[in-house]
Amino acid sequence: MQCKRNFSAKREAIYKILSSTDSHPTAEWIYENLKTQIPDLSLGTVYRNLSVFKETGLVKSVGVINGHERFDANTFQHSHFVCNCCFKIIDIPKSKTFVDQSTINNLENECDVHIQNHNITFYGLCGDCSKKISVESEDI
Amino acid sequence: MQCKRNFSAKREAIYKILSSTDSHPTAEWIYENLKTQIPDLSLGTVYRNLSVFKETGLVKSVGVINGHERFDANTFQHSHFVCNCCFKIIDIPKSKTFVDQSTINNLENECDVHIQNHNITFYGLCGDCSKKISVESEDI
DNA sequence: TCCAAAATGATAACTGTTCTTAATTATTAA
DNA sequence: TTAATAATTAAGAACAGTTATCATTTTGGA
Repeated sequence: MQCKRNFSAKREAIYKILSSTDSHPTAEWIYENLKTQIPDLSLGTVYRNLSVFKETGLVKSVGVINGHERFDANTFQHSHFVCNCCFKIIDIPKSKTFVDQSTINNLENECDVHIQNHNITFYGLCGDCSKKISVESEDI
Repeated sequence: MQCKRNFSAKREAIYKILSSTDSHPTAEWIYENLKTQIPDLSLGTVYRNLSVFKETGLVKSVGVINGHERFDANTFQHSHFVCNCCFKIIDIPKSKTFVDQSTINNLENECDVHIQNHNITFYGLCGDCSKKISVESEDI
């Protein structure tokens, strides 16, 4: 990010919409949702700024889910649940810590690696999809 | 997999090379490494069979690392370390269990989800890359 | 106001993966 | 064995998400 003081208007809008949602959106979603307010926004700008945010640590990638990279402006260490059906991503309450520092230290020695961060992702069916699937199976 | 009895020769070769390495390779790597033995192998066949293996649970995806999906024939629940520099993937000794069943049950209730599986990935620098980077900084 | 650096829109290019199609191979049934 | 059927394949086109290019515009400081 070479912009020294402030974000450009578009950069700010991209960060703002990302940090105001907990849906862990894709670049495309951000683009579509800003397009109404900023008609001359380009998808390339969204991608470009997301890269900038990732580099500076302002935004984290949740990973590539079903072919789309998902982003999160909440950079606190926390875990995610991913629905295998609708690909919704839900935050796991941040109180949950699964791996403590001493475990990480042990792992570093044992595996000869330097660990910078880690993430835990749970996969399964969200409440909505569970219901839908049980209704479908009644229909048969 | 509609083939009822045995794997076809190529399908078998793909599974064999994947289960004989712990490098968590890409489809491309499998293709390149089989090409010498099976000159008429096609990359599409590798992708197709990896999909078949994933569907039947014979093979798991480690996820998309640096734009390439990585595969693992070791389907036991285990964790991975990913090097942020060379993208090597190392298995974490399987004795390590970070999330127990009662924790999962609690999470399911708390978040209204049905958890099917989970994975833990550590990111950082592998031993080799750590050394390389410290040598580079000496040079400056 | 002027200038250099940064950011942008439009779109082409790239890349990993999936799909299509015609051909080949394996399996089944008679 | 032979014919019918099903599964698998190679080759390459198609696809989709993302990145790169480049001319233009915007920005912030002198």
